[in-house]
Amino acid sequence: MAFCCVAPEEEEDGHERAVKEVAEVYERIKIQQPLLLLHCSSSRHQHLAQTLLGEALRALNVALSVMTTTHHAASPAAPAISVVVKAEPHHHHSPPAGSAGDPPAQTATIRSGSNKKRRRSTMEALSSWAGLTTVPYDDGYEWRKYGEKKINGTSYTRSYFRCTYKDDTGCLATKYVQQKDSSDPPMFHVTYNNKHTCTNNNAAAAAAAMMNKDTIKQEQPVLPPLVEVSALPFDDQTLPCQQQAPSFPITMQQQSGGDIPSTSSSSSFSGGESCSCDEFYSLGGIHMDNMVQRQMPAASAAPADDDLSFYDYDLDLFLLCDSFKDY
DNA sequence: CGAATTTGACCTCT
DNA sequence: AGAGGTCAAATTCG
Repeated sequence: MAFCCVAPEEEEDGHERAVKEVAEVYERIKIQQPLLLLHCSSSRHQHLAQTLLGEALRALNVALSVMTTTHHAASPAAPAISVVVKAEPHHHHSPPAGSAGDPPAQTATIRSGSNKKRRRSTMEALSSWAGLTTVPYDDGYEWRKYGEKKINGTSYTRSYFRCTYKDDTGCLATKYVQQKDSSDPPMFHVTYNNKHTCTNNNAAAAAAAMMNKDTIKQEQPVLPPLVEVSALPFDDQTLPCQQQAPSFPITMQQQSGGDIPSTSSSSSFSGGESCSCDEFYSLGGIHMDNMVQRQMPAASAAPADDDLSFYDYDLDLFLLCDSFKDY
């Protein structure tokens, strides 16, 4: 993805083409990822494939973010790509500082005497991410809706989701989804709080779920939703380097505008042991380098050379295909 | 019938 | 006191 100097109109054109192309590749990888995983003959293969695909998806998402951020800054009306930014949590809404594996201290702390509700304390500082997307539900995790509320100054209700596995695993991940407008497709502001600690990363299951739920039913993949980074209320000056895009996988079938459907989404991007969305949640901000460093050992430790070539071949083939059938 | 969602009440923070 | 977040009973769905 080169940004070169061309005449403004050509640049405009070329840029749009580039964005479109990257978006399409993103879609293809994302959609066909489960199939590739299913074809893996071992968990190691699966792991590597997932790592590579995850890296690719993330890189593409970042690229799109950068492209749209730099290009559309001056043209608000122009479409931009869905991005996610590290949210400097609006006021105090960043959840507790428990990292993965931490006991749900806050839940324990909270109710003195009565089993009553509590509000997140300002002391509690966990990771928080926010972003705009047209497809706020398909983010690789399963969520259960636990509330909905009309928020002051907004035209639409905000929906509250928590990890489906909260009860089983004590996973504290939550997210809020708020529709921003009634455009077509409608834009949603999604805020994630807390890391997933449920690690329900059964890659095969995830892949299978994907096959069943997303891929097959997905008749027409949607291009990454378009968004203006600068529209985010969390105006982080360090962008775009912090746009590591927990990448809402952006292919969920378009919801009809208006209501926020209360669906849970099944795994698509997250899966695997090394590339869950958790990695992207902030914890003060994990940056690309960290990701690469973290994942390289896993990748290099896994398969032998011939295995790698297998993947090279497979992935190439995979990427060249336009559909499952082709593949 | 169990699981998921809805919705009004309740709690905490500002 | 108002706003935002969560709980949990009631309702709906598969």
